[in-house]
Amino acid sequence: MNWTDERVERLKKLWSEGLSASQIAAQLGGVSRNAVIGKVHRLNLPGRAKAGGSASANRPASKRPAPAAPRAPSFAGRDTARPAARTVGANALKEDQDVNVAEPVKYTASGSVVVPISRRLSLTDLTERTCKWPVGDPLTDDFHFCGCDAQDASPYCKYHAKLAYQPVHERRRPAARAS
DNA sequence: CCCTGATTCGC
DNA sequence: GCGAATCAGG
Repeated sequence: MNWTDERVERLKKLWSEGLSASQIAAQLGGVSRNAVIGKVHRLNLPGRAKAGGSASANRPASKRPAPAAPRAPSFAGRDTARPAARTVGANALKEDQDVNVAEPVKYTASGSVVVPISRRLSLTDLTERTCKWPVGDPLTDDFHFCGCDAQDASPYCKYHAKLAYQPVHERRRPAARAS
């Protein structure tokens, strides 16, 4: 997978929207979060001043990592047969019969879900099981919804559920205590 | 453990 | 230029 202008633009946009590198990698597909971070730096995009971990800007050079470590072979350009991530086809999604599945969900070798790839659904394509997190500027025709598998009892997917405050329609009052 | 971004350096 | 390996941290 190479960095086409279109992909770079998408990267810039998502980064400026504050998405994490791994989320952006998921959206773009075919790249790791490291690749995204590396690209961000190469583009001289503003880093996350404070977010996440960082603060290692002053890391002493004497403690450099990676003397010369074995590397996984480069899989640039190919979505298939990546070692760390196998793709699971429509089986993983078969419950979502109302959803047009654009891309498969990815799993790590250990089987845990790593990447909810946005299905870029429009409003009318949302179902009870799709993530309703809005993406992009609503005033542009690029606006869409995440559309990933929603978490149980959540209108959002794994990632976006973390970002979302509890939606009003999901809030529950303390509920008269049964006792 | 999970995750985040930052950095280095072989390719 | 690319990105895995690694680091540093929440």
